Amino acid sequence: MTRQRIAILTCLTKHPGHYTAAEIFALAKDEYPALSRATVYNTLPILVEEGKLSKIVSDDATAVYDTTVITHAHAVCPVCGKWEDVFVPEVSRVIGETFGDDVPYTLSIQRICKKCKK
Amino acid sequence: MTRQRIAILTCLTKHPGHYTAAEIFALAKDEYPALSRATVYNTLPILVEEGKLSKIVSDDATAVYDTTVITHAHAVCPVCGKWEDVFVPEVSRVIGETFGDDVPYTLSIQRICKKCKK
DNA sequence: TTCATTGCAAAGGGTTTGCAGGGCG
DNA sequence: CGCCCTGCAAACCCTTTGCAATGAA
Repeated sequence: MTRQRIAILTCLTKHPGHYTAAEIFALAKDEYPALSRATVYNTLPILVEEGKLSKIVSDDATAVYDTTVITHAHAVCPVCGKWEDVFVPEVSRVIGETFGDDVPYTLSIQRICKKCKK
Repeated sequence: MTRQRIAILTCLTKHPGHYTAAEIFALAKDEYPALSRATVYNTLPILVEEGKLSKIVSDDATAVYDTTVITHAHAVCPVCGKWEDVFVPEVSRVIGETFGDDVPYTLSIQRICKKCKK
C-alpha cells in the first residue's frame, strides 16, 4: 500500500461515483500532486484484481471504475453519460436462478437521468 | 447501398458471430479485396444507426458487432473471449417491469464456454 | 448530374511499456 | 537488503479525419 495507491482510493472515497482512468488521474493529483499518469494506469487494474475497485465498461467502450465492488446494475444516461448505481434484487434473483448463483454479470440500462429529463 | 456495405453485411451473414471492427475488415476483404480500413470504421456506426447491426462492448472495452439486432443477453467466456447469444425471457420481463418496456439494456454474463470447460 | 460514399495517408488520443531510481517491508 | 512500485517519456495501437476521386441513383 503506497502513498500513490492510498491517494487513488482516497479520492474515490471522497468523490463517490464512476470515473475514467483520466478522471481518476486528475482527482488523485489533488491528493498527491507528484502522482504520475502511468502509475494510475498501471495501478487501477491491480486494485481491481485485489477487489478494491470494480471496472465497468460503458456502451461507448470507455472503462470506468467504481468503489462499489459487489455486482450490481447501472443506469447510464444516454444524454450526459452519467452513471448511477441501480440495485434490482429481482434481476439478480432471475440471473442467479438461470445461470447459477454468484455468476458475474454486467447489466446496464439506458435511462435519461433526472437532470437531463428537464 | 454500395458494394462495400454489401460486402460487410454479406461476410457477417456468412460467418455469424461477434466481431471487432478489425475482424470485420479482414472478413470483408475476402468479399471485396479493395475495401479500405477507413470505410469499415466509417460504415459500421452507420449500419448500426440503420438498425442493420448492433454494437456491444465487452468487459475489456472492445466493441464488437452483431447481426442480431433485437435486444438480448450475451454469455462471454472469460477464458477464450468467445461470445454467445443468450435469450432469457424472464430477465427481459423483469427489466421491462422495473424500468419500462422497450428500455434498451445490455446484459452480459461471464460463463466459461463448453470448449474451455473441457 | 448530383451528392453521398470511398480511399489514402496522416493525425489523433488514450493506453501501455522499458528502464532507471526510490521506498516499503 | 531485496524487490516491488513509481515516474518519465517514448512507443504503440486502434480509430478518426481531411480532402480529392469515385460511383450509385
